[in-house]
Amino acid sequence: MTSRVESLCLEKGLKMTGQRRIIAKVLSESDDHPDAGELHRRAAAIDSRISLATVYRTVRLFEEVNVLERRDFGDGRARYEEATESHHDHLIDIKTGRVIEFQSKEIETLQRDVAQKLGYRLIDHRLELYVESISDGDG
Amino acid sequence: MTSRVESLCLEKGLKMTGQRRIIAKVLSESDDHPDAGELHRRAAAIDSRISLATVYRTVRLFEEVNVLERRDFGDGRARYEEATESHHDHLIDIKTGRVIEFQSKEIETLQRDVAQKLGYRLIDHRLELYVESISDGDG
DNA sequence: GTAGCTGCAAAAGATTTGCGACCAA
DNA sequence: TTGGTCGCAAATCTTTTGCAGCTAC
Repeated sequence: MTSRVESLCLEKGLKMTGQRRIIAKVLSESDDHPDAGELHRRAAAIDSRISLATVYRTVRLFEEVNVLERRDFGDGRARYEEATESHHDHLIDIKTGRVIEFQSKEIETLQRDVAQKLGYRLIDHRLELYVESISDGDG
Repeated sequence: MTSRVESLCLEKGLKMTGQRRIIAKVLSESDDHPDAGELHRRAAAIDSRISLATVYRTVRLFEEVNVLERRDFGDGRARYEEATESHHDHLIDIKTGRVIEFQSKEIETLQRDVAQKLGYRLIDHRLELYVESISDGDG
């Protein structure tokens, strides 16, 4: 009944409207990286009275309270995913568009080192690997 | 007289118009990461007859022939810089917006390993470090 | 010459916002 | 009750494009 994302929102003290509950549910059930239009489509399938403007307002709100993470894979629109405790990065198959999540403690350590060497403290980072399947290459 | 970027364009066999020569010059003299509007402003300072549409068409052309690299720092507009032989990544000071370029062979090796472990060949990547100066922190 | 380039202004696509009606706490 | 939220449509912002005239090769 109460979705994972909705619980998070309640913890943060957000007022939960019908629309927000639906968007929270859609996000909880998505394990891909939908954009605003796709979220709207999925939400509208549950309740067609929901507007795209509300989707935009809601994802912005959810992002501000760290319930949601905004991603930008360089195709001109933002994509969203549930925030996770453990950070992860993305590997994007340029042929199929498939997105795989991964973690690398080694890379993160090196990032911190690079920042420190230049006199900075690492606050956040973005890493995307654009790849091609080894089996369907030009070999 | 002939800018670095213009030489590159000639090597690639591009037809060089007055507008392209000016944009090439602006790019050659820029060591930051200007967006299309900023390029237009700098180009228009040399010859005010240049249009924003031409700037967009030109950066797209230059990018296609690998004279220019398009960057996306997540603020909704693309930024451009001269293509370099050696790859580099970016460190962005979130307080000042200053962008510093860096290289890390170690990180790139690890990226290749990550992709390979998941069954992919690394084609390209994007890495940005968002940082804060150590001296003006919250300490 | 002519294929390709340019400026202008309109179009397109993503996202934001003003406003009056509506609803959760 | 009432401040926050919603839907709608219009506005914004970045980037692209149709068209008629112009220019490099």
